[in-house]
Amino acid sequence: MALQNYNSEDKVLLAVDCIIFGFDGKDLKILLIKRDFEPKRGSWSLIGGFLKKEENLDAAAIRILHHLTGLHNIYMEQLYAFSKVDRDPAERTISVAYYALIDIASHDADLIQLDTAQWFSLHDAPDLIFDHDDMVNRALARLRRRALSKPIGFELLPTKFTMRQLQKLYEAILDKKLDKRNFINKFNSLGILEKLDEKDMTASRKGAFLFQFDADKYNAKVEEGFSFKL
Amino acid sequence: MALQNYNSEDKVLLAVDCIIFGFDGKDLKILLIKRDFEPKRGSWSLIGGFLKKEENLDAAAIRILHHLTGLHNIYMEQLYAFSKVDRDPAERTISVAYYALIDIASHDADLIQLDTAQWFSLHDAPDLIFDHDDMVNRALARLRRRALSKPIGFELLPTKFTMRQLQKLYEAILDKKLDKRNFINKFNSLGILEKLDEKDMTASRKGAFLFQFDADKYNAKVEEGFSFKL
DNA sequence: ACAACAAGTGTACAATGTACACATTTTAGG
DNA sequence: CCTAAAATGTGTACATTGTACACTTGTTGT
Repeated sequence: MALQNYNSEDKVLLAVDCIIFGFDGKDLKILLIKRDFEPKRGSWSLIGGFLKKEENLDAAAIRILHHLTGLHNIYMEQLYAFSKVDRDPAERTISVAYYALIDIASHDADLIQLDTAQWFSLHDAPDLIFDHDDMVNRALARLRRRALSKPIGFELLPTKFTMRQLQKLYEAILDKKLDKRNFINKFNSLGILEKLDEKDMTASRKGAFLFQFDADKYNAKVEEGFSFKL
Repeated sequence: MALQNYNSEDKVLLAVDCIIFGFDGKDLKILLIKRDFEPKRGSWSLIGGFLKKEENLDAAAIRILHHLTGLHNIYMEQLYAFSKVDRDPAERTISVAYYALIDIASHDADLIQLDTAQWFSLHDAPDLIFDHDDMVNRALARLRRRALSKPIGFELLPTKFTMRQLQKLYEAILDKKLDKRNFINKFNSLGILEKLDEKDMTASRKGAFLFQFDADKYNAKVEEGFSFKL
């Protein structure tokens, strides 16, 4: 902003890379692709692309995610701009990272077709190219904080879920065991879940009641000054 | 990342804009400059500049802050990348915002020389160009959260400060009155302040003891799993 | 010496967090 | 048909933390 004209300033490539988190009922996972082009052909990386002049970053992130995975209507949030000078050996590139949350089961159909993409548990994911490991670590830290202060966990679950699944999700995100009774009591006291009459019969003989997140009730409470704190 | 060569991709100008917060013992302020060039000559804006190819964003933010204000060794943190397509009418520009925290009194000498820059209380700051008001709002939200979870408030105070000053600072950041006894009790229970033998005699006849932030003690406690929560 | 002024200090109660164990429901299999 | 197996579902006592609240202390200018 300091100069009278912008012509003398450097222009750079602006990449968008996406950390896609998924949950399969047990583990927190990330979606990676195997690069079939140079540099670093054959290495694993996040999915990414470049910003076009006529779109903003959110739109670029949505476009890139959709183009490479077929996924629509996915929760995404801007994470951080990574700018180490030599981060991409091919050319000076700044990358703005976004993270996305999806329920793996609900999107299986879209994702099966991807033969270059693969889910990895966070524990046994391969090393990634460039600074992509930094991106994943920062995304994970953000996810952990957000999961405690915003009701974004539901993005990783089917619309209807059992309390057990919800608890397993939080255990996976926070990487620690939680107490069943305390977890359920706390969540119920928030008053943003609707208990359905349906039961999930797949995991036990007794069956477990299904719940769903009530976004209307949540928004109404937020209006009144409520804030989600787990 | 999806293409074999990068040549066909758009390049853009990457700006860095700085939200500079200061505290004068009473109000939380931001430092603004009056633009003396087009577009929007005469309007108030954040200080900013453009990323150069051979530096990363942190370095650019430091350089820009120093170049326009003379300030050194200032706490800065990357905030967010703003990318609305028409945000800068002159040219397609993405801006990565940083926010900085400084103690106004300690840096008076550096800042007096700036005749185009001026401190404004958040309450009566003018409208800013482009999306700079969005930037300030987002920075303020970040500052509020950070002030409760990291000991960054000290960046806005002199090295030695009274409990009263510290409380006033938090009241300014959070924009609400706090209870004196509860505030002091809570802060002392953190065990990261050192009480000095000196008193500040400027604000009362009795005088108020000075304290300073003990970064070593803080870091040691963090190692042991402590985390600052106000 | 006393009035004025900010500094400094503790307690009772409420709200929240945490640890913890057993009864219930259903069906697969003998 | 009866029983065993497996996961669901539920409450309480205690500890910790948060919150509301008022008076005494120390100093100096008049």
